[in-house]
Amino acid sequence: MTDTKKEHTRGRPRCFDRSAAVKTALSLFRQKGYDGVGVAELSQALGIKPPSLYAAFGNKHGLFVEAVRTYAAEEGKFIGEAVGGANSLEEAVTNLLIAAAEAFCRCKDQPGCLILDGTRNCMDSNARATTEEMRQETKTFLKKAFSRHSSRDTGEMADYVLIAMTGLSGAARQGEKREVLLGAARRFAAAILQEEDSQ
Amino acid sequence: MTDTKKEHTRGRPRCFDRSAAVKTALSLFRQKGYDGVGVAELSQALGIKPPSLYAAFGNKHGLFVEAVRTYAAEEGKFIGEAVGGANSLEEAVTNLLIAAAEAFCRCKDQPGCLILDGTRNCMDSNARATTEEMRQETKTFLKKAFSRHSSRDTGEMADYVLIAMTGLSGAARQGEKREVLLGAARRFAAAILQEEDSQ
DNA sequence: CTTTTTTTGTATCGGTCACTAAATAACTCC
DNA sequence: GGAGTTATTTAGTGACCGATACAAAAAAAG
Repeated sequence: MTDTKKEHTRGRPRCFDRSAAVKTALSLFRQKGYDGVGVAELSQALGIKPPSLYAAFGNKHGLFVEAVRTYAAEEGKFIGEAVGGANSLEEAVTNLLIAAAEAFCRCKDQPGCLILDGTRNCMDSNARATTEEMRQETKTFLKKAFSRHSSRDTGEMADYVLIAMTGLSGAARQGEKREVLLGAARRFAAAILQEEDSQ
Repeated sequence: MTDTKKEHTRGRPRCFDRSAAVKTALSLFRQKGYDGVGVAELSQALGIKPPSLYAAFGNKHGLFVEAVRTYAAEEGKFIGEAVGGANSLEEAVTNLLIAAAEAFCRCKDQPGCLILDGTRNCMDSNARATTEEMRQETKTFLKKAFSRHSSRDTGEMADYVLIAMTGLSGAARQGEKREVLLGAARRFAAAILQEEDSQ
């Protein structure tokens, strides 16, 4: 209602590209997790000094929130695509898990999922809440999407898929190769394919 | 070959129970992960001062190594039991995954698996190497155990089971309830049950 | 121009990290 | 007893953590 985007009417203009800074920060968070990246490291990677970072994003967590939103909007597209283009629950789950396995090992310097693993063992409760909120949103989305294809309890199906994705993300972070992840994803999906009470 | 256990022949005797200290440290590491527990916190929980900890264990990583060994010897027994008592590959996998789901949510204040999640996003490469070494040993053990029941490539089966367990551990750490974990474990096992070329 | 607003860099804050030098305390051996 | 050995404590190291006070710099508004 007030000002969603400051148009910079007066005062010294910002010396760095704000959205590019978010993407750089996102890359670092994906590599090392929230606790693994320091404000000093972030500032240096962004080519600015810590006070500029705090002026632009409030604090480290504020920058993380924007990075997570960018991540969900860009790297998370495969979720909607895999589920939306499916004609059955089994196809949706299969597409999703295979796409997740592919996505989690695409960038080899930052494997796994930021939402599922970016704040694991993290001491900052705000950062954990940020990823957990996104995880719950994903679960809700999957539950609704699955319900288009089935009258079953799609909540437990969403739980299952997210736990499988957690395994794939964790394995990717451990360095497991693409073929191994894909093999596991196919087995995870096969467990659903054999269930026959789909409609 | 030299001295595996110092019998304390001379000098001031230790004022604390060394193996009890390892168990206390293990509990903290399970709760917070390696990076989440500090030497000061460990010392206070053990009722000693940091120099006593360093005198007894060398450094934080030395204490972690002993904690991991204790964990593997006690909390990891279910792996051998689940696999050893099985009469088929399918039964071994099913027993193992269900037992893992139970184990990962048994202690509600320290859910998940120390080996699989204790050093995630950890900055200490030695600590990561310690858990990764244990993970590889487990994979090798499972591969051999599975090969007693199948002529298939049991290496990829061990990979699959470990990735599934990684998902269960991560979900347990996120606070997923026992029933959810057990449901996912049954589905993970069902994917193997349907594969028919077991023997 | 001056005033106002916003961003910038310099320098630093208090706190925590893993770790340790040095002195003392408690034990065995002689 | 004294000598030797080991564990203990006190006190503190330098490095890093997230976050900031302050003033100079750079823009728009009057």
